[in-house]
Amino acid sequence: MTWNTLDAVADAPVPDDDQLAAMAKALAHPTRVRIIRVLDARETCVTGDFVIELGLAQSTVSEHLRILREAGLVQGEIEGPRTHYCVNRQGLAALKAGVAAL
Amino acid sequence: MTWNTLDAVADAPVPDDDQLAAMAKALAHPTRVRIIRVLDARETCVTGDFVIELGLAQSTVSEHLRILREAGLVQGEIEGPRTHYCVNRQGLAALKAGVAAL
DNA sequence: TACATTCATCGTTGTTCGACGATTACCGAT
DNA sequence: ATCGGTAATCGTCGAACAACGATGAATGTA
Repeated sequence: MTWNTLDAVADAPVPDDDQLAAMAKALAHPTRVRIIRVLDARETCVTGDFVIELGLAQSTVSEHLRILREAGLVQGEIEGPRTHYCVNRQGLAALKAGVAAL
Repeated sequence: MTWNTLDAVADAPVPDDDQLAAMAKALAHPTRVRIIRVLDARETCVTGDFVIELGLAQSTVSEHLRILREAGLVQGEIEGPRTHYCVNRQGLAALKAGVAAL
């Protein structure tokens, strides 16, 4: 099972003001930038990996992941008792396109 | 007279997590995205122009401009009784570089 | 079946944001 | 010296955010 992301960002290469602001907001926290970076380096991570790596409470990490997920920057897939996360290439591309267009 | 921006972003082409998060935060509001876009189209604007264009209170606009200024994305220069704003190319470039590097 | 793991969600608390009106500061002209 | 226009700053208030512990659902194992 995979979570749904904002449809709008999923297939819109160039986001409008609201969408770009929303994605920027998702990135507007050092921890979440860090998550993206870690994810990019490691290809895929389980929630618990981030908890160790970041030194934050499990619920806090889960919350950050939710925010990134709902912004369409990250994708989570439940596998057994744990959840594997990876970068949402589409969403990240949309963000890059949006920022680059400024 | 010109305002000071965060020195760090002024001469750092590739921002670290905190800096990138800070810049993303500055962009994390539709109004501020809009301001950047308007500024890019018109080259330079006075505060009052934004007040009309955005339909927000003068103090609100001034606040958004302050946030963009302190993030190093925009530059303000007082000329007589009014303030001219323009895009801070360095800061914006840093943001673009940071996002592109994700 | 019972138990341990893993993680999302809920409820709480303190902090920060967003918008506004009012105030203050600064200039240019009268 | 005073007045009108322009814009930053201050104070307030409600909304949203960040972090956490506790709870609960799902899965895999003894």
